[in-house]
Amino acid sequence: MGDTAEAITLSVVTTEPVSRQERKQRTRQALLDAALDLVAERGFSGLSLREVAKQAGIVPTAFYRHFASMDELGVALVEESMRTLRTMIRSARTRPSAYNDMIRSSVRVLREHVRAHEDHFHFLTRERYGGTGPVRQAIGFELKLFVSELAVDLARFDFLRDWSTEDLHLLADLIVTTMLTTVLELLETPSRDDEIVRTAERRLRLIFLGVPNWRSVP
Amino acid sequence: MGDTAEAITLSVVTTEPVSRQERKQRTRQALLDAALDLVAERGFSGLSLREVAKQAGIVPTAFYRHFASMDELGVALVEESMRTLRTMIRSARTRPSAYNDMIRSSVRVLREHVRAHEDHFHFLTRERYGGTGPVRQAIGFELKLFVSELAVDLARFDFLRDWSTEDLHLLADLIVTTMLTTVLELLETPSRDDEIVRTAERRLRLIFLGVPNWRSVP
DNA sequence: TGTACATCAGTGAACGCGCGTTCACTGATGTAC
DNA sequence: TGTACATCAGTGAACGCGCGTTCACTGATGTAC
Repeated sequence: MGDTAEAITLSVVTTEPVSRQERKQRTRQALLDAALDLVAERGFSGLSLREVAKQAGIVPTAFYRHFASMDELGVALVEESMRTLRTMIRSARTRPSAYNDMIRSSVRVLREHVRAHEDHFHFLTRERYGGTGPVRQAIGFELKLFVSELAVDLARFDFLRDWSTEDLHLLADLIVTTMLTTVLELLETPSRDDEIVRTAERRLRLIFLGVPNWRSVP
Repeated sequence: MGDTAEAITLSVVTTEPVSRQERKQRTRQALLDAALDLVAERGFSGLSLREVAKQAGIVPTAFYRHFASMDELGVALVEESMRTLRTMIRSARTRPSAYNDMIRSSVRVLREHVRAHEDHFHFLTRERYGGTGPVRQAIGFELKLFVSELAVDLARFDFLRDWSTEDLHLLADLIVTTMLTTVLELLETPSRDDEIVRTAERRLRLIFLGVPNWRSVP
């Protein structure tokens, strides 16, 4: 009977086992979430260790149980945000179709993911240009990787079969830049999604219209 | 004799008259230069009033003789940088030619101006996305104005005569975004100007190649 | 031209505050027997 | 299962520091007569 009562109490107070490392992981995530929450207003370089800890519900000194410095937390934030970006890219890639549909579905996927993870995209776009040190570098590196992957994807299309690697890279670069602009517009303007999506589609359409006329002259 | 000696001394010690307001103006400019110098490393929000004053060679409290706050200095910095941007736009505009030459000469003007005023462009591009408050807004506003002006310029070309205002705006938008990307590349990479310029030209060429095929379908 | 007074850019002491970081600690969770 | 000890996430006091801002001041430049 005593045992049963204890078990019930346990299952009520703590719905899960909550091991020590599980708790630690949760606090770590709370720190990441806190930083992501605060970063939108003043940029990552404007955050202080103390306010992030406060927002996460721990004392400043406990911060060091999870990260050696704010910069280390920043890099973790890049990794987390990049995971979101890669998820998006993967779901955009697994929809092969004619290129007009491709533009539509790609932009749609972009909008959905940006809206579902605004904070991640906010962090990435903001720190891409305004950030400093390791955070900025990490983002730049991932974006370049993204461009290269897109170039490979583009090579699969019939109408781009005989394009050189360099030209495909140029096209991919232009597309990614345009997509980034769209992300910034989505983040800056809370409503008017349809309008932004339509403009994004038109931009991409104009870019692809140049493709048949392209001749790679150095 | 005494008068002559005095006059000579004056002309040696102080090469110019240096009125009080002239000195003030110089200190103000020293503050702007100091901020522009420091901002490249850590972004405007990372600057402190004290270090800007120190860099300018005055005591922190004297800062208030020129600006009420760092934000006010920031806005002055936007104005100064925008003056550089407008100068560039004007010199790009006064070279009417065929559109292939136009691409070349525009990109060349861009490179020259970016290299001649790296700090201004650094400030503008960085604060465009990473900045906060009035600084960011001021830059966004000017860029939109720039896009509209470019759209008007584009309308003068024969091959764009029958394009709608909306379509011209789309094209101008795409061009400005591409130019901004080029500015960022120039600032991030100290050497390799020729390569960046070539890529920029190819991007713009690809965009313009789509123009003859464009049909404005909503 | 010379004198007496006004202006005001720049000075230097002082303030209270939030910062990052150190340190010894607490007490719940985990482990060995 | 019960006990004794180890681990370690989180605590709280304390530190020295640079911050923005206030205030009374200094002394060179400017102005009135």
